[in-house]
Amino acid sequence: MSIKKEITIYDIAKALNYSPSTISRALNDNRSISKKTVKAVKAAAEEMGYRPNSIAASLRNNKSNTIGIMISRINRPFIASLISGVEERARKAGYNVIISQSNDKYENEINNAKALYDSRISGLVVSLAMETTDFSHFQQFVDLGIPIVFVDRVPEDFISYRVVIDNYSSGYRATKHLIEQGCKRIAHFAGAQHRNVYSDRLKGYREALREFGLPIEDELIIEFKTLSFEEGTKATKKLLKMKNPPDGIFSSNDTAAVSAIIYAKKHGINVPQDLAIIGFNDDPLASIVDPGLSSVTHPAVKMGNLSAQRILDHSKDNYDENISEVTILTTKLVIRESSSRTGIEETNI
Amino acid sequence: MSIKKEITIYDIAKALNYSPSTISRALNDNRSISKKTVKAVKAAAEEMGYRPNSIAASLRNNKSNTIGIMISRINRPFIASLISGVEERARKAGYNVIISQSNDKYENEINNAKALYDSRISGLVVSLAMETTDFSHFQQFVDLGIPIVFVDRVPEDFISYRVVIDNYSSGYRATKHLIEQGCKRIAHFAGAQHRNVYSDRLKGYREALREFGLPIEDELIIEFKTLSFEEGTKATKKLLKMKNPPDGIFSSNDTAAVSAIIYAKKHGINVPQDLAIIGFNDDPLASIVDPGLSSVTHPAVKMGNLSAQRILDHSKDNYDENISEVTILTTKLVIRESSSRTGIEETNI
DNA sequence: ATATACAACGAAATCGATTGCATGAAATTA
DNA sequence: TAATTTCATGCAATCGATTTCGTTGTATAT
Repeated sequence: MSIKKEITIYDIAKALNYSPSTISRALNDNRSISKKTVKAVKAAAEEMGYRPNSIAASLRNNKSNTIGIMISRINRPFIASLISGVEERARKAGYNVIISQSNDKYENEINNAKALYDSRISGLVVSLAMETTDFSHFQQFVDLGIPIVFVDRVPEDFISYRVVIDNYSSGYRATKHLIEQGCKRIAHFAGAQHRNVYSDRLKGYREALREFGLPIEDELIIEFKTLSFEEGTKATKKLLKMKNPPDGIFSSNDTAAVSAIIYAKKHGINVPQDLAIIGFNDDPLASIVDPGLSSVTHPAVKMGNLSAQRILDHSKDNYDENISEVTILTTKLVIRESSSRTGIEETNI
Repeated sequence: MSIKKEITIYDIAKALNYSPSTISRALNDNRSISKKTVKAVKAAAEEMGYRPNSIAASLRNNKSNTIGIMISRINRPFIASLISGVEERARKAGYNVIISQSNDKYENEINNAKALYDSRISGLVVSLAMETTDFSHFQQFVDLGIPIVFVDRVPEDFISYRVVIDNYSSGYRATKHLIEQGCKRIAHFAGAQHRNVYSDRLKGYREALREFGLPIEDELIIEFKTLSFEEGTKATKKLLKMKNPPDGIFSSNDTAAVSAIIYAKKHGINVPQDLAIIGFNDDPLASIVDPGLSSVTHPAVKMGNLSAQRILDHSKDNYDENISEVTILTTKLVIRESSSRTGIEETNI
């Protein structure tokens, strides 16, 4: 048995002695076709093993029913959950989801944008590559009225939809929490400052220190490149070697925070008594490390759902290209042992 | 400024006073077009902002250059890496990747198969849903000569490509390792036995016990439904309450293994001295938990690369539908403290 | 009985790119 | 010089589904 031929509406038309137009209408429940015919056509389609060719439909309708995703790397808990959320919502609506990874490289992002454009996606969900500072490769989508939803890592001044968390407030609350635990010298593991998520967290950190009358010391603010485990270990080492070491760390991600916990433990420094630590993202490992890492939770799946929804709701007709619609989700502090000098609690300040 | 019109080869044709055929050929470097014309056409295309419509090309060529992926959930370290590997390889070849999640539900898997079929994917990469025991929803792809690559969780008797790890050997080696550490009563956290990955690991476990003259006791083999943290905690509790509790656990995944470590620690049982533990997958948390969890590494990204490669290499012409080609990758034991009664080492038995 | 309305369907164009075949002109060969 | 290639390009069909106009035949209204 060799390769079968695909069944098209023409085959059904021939079998039932109808025109292809009628078959198409019947399959789409067009009411200008009699119920009897609709029933017969659907039965024949089922019987003959017909399956619509959505490529043909896409071409004709100028509508691919596909959402494109551009992210740095799939293999990160937050990103994976985000994609999961987009896929979940999209599929319910009969949309496909195409993914593309930039590996945080600007050049890859440009090429992926081209590839997705060529596929005539109906909408785009983007979390920017670490490197990206120019956004002109997104203009082609705007020109065609294709909605773009920037998520998490967003550009500051590109008119679009945006789905973000309250990074500033989160940074503020995380820092405030450490202060409330009695920390007087709090270090901050910052990310690349041209990315909103990291600069806003730093701003929140600064504001909390200011509000509580603590000095802001530049040597306690370390700007990371990738917030990796290795970078975190190095930074922790440097901090703890200071003659006046910090007694608290607010890290912009969990990986670096965990490295600090592990480094401190190995060097006999008590967490949280000598060094209280709070991370960001609430990755699975936060609840596994010992002591448990306090962190800031991201509603990642929900952010994905909302991003997809934005695209599904987008209408090319009544759409004002001069308006950015921003959805801001609140985060929650999850307090575990790494920052609990007074006992374990869970707050939602 | 309102929505722009898309530029097609017809627009270029009109602008340069050529026919669309010539434009098409020129853009594809067809050598029957003069170099001068090719140059002019490409310049005009660039200048006019032309971008190919791959939907139209797909329809005409009956080739979508798209790989479909069916997995349980994106948000799992192994799966995310697998997808990453597929995407990486596919994109280099100019292919898109569409993802679909089953959430381990058979019904979702069927619907996703339909959606991917309707998109006329060029190939399919599948890791089966936990529930799935019938594979007829994959037959439609086979009928059209569309290659299917089953990865990791594969069907036993469906002719196809397969990319797997040596689960039997891995189970054997993990168990043997525990025996070598002096364990006499080794429990096994098994997964659903209709899934090859879990039944093969159990077989390896049995074989190791047999070979070393240890009795196989059914009460030490616990079949999990999902290998979740909660299930793991429950199982560990049950095991440790036995009057003759085990002194070793080989778990089919890391999550359950970690739950055992944490439960044991909380109840004053020394890991690895009283209870040696080894997991499977080498998830990020394995190196974070304290004591570090020994585990079996999966080359997940590579499995993704190879799966994509299978599809890219697949030719409908010289393809024998009666042959299954199976790629078996070897795993490595990563020995950490959770099973090191004699000191830390890394083996590659 | 005549006009009108409507129900049910068909013909053909369309979406954008590709390609087999045809054509005319230039170049080569006999 | 005539015959034959080769080169560069155009024409028109094709991929499969959708949709705009029609076109029938029958039913309802007046």
